[in-house]
Amino acid sequence: MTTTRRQAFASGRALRPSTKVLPEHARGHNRSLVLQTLYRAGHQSRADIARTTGLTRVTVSDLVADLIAEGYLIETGQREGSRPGKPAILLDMDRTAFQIVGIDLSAHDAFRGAVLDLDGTILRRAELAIDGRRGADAAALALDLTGTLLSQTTAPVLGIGVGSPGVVDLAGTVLRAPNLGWESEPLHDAFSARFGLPVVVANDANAAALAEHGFGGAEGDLMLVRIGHGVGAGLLIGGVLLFGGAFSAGEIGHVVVGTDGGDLCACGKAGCLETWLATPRLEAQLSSADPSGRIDILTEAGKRLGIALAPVVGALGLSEIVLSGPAELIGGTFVDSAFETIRRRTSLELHGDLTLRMTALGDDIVMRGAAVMVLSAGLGVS
Amino acid sequence: MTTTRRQAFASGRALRPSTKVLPEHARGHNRSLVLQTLYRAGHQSRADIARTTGLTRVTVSDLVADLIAEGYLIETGQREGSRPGKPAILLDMDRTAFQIVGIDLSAHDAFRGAVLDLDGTILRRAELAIDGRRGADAAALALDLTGTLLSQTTAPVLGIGVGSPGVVDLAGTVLRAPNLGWESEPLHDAFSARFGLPVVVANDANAAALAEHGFGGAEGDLMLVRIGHGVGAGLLIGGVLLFGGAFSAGEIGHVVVGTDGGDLCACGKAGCLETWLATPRLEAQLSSADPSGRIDILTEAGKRLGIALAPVVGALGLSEIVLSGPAELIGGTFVDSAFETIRRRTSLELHGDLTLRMTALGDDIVMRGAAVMVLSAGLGVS
DNA sequence: CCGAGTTTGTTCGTACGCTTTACTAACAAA
DNA sequence: TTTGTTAGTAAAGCGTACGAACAAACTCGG
Repeated sequence: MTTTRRQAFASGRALRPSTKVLPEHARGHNRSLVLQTLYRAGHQSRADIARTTGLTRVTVSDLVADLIAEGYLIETGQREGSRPGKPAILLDMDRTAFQIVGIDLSAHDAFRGAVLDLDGTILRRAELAIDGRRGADAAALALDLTGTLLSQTTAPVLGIGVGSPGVVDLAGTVLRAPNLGWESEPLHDAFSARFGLPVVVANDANAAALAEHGFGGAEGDLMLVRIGHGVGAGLLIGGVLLFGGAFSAGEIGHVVVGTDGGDLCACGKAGCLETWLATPRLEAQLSSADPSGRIDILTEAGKRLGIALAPVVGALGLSEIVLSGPAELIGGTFVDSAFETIRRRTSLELHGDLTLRMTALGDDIVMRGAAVMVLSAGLGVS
Repeated sequence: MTTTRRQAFASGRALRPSTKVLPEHARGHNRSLVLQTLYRAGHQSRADIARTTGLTRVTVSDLVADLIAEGYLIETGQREGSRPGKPAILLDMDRTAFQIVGIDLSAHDAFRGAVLDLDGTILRRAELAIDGRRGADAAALALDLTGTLLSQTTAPVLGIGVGSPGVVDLAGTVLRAPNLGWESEPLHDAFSARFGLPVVVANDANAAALAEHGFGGAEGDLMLVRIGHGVGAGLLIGGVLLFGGAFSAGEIGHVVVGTDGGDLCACGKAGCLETWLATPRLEAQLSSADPSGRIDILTEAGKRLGIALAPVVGALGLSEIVLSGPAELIGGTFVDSAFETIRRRTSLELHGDLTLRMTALGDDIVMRGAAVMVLSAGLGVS
């Protein structure tokens, strides 16, 4: 009743209206805040958490009590060292209390998956060859792989994360994945119905981007480019995935690069990014080239990626681009060439801080990204 | 104490942790929700608002009481028509109760400004020639223009919105605006100190993008490209501005377009987007061309814009691009050529719904965008 | 005309979340 | 032992939203 206009002005800036917010939502948010603090920093006292979150010690104690009761947190003993005052009781996430199943459906020859702990450490792996399966058969294979992994878990499962090729909507339905013959394949519902666990499904490049954010040390804005049989990207803006209209964000494989022609692509256009970068074509070119020819080929391919990305870098003010794909192809000359091309085609002064690098997460990036999705959806942690 | 894991899972998805959230923040959010509902739909009863927001009638009544007391809402009489039940008391925003000052510093010859009502209708205009002023002189001129407009307001002023060229940070400091000789010019602080009113400062293209979102009917994801003496863009993703690293998002003027050379740019590179599109160059080319030559020139310029935007469209899954600039140059052939180029250089099937059009807001777009910023910051409305 | 049914908006009591204040516990330093 | 500091808890209070119940005001059918 006594809200002043000034207060309203200040608070209006913070939140933009979409749906109603109740106090219990605030509670859930603050709960995640506590978890997040411990997830990242580890081994903090209630008072420490209160200081870093801005919540009072009382509130933190209350939230921590809940989280301990639910098994997410444990007290790990008193803080070492001699300081005045009552010694602090350290808390940490119980990183072994729950496990996550991460599934990667993006390889062209096999479905791969893993059991991970809450830190994203891979505890077990499994793999099933696709052998040309498509449609419902492919979906069944993915479910089987997941069942196998679930039977190998040794702790309650927080959820199942799936990184799928193609276009995936927010409900976890694969709208279109030509290689697997999927159209409107309701992966989320199939997994959920079969296993009765929380399930998160996303595009493989998006999952990879989340992995790089969660485990690879990337912050804020990030573009992750996956180069394999196709070329796709995932964009993270302010830590949030970008989906775009019709969930088609990141579909850069069939963007025409340059104004000097190029090979004809399966899509009908000439000079698509995939005609320059897709690994089967790169390998074919490289197999019939001498060492210096190899460098030329990789330099040219990297240059083409740079030409395609330069406008995106400029438009988004991107400062971090990460590549995922076969390191032997794109790890050296290719990356350097792409970086140099972007640098030469954009305003230098605007982003002296642009970085372009290979991911350090290797081939596990999608599975680990799938784990990040589960952590994020389940605990609000990443 | 009795929060179940299931509830936590659901709530974790909705909000991602950044800072603590208190019940009063939720209140502010719901408050904006009520305002937003009335701002858009107008003439609704408390019960109507309750239905559309999901809040209860009780809560809505409480919020409305606050907002009436503060002068934002008024009761406009009973609903017409005969229906069973107690007649509804209609509410509306008091769109004349407050005014907004919007300032556009982006034109190369003059600073322009206006007094607007809460609907974004322009009530008064003012303009001051720049006459080559730079640095502190230019800032003083902007303040004078604002002072003049403030003296012409006929209602309490909700705030001052400023659209400035160059790179603007979140604190409203113009980090770099070469044309005005500004480097780290603290516009927000200067306006705030002089007038003691809420002030919002943003890049002109960003302001324009917000105008298109607020008044031009654009939804969700939007890229607004401003073409004038320079070329810049503003990106709205999910209704939120994209800033990028070093606040450099949208700086596409000096991205090299194509792989076939181009004119040398003032920045030192060859073939920058501005060398193809900047209006002085376009006008110079057009002045010495016959009618069919004019079409060729505009077609080529549009094509270059399309070449630059195609990768951005693909990467972001953009579905709406709006152009702002001199309609006589870029309104016809140019737009068509740009659209056709993008369509030909991206995956057709992914965005049959791509639209590329001129803004309908004309030269007032930045001032009206500045008003949107004030509305958004002040009331959470847009 | 009157009662039944409907819709609106308010009042009252309740549940929840976080804060402030005040307390106890446990330590170091003088 | 005294003083001061820090950690964690308990109690009380305030703000926010909700459900239940109600009065007001209308339509409609008999």
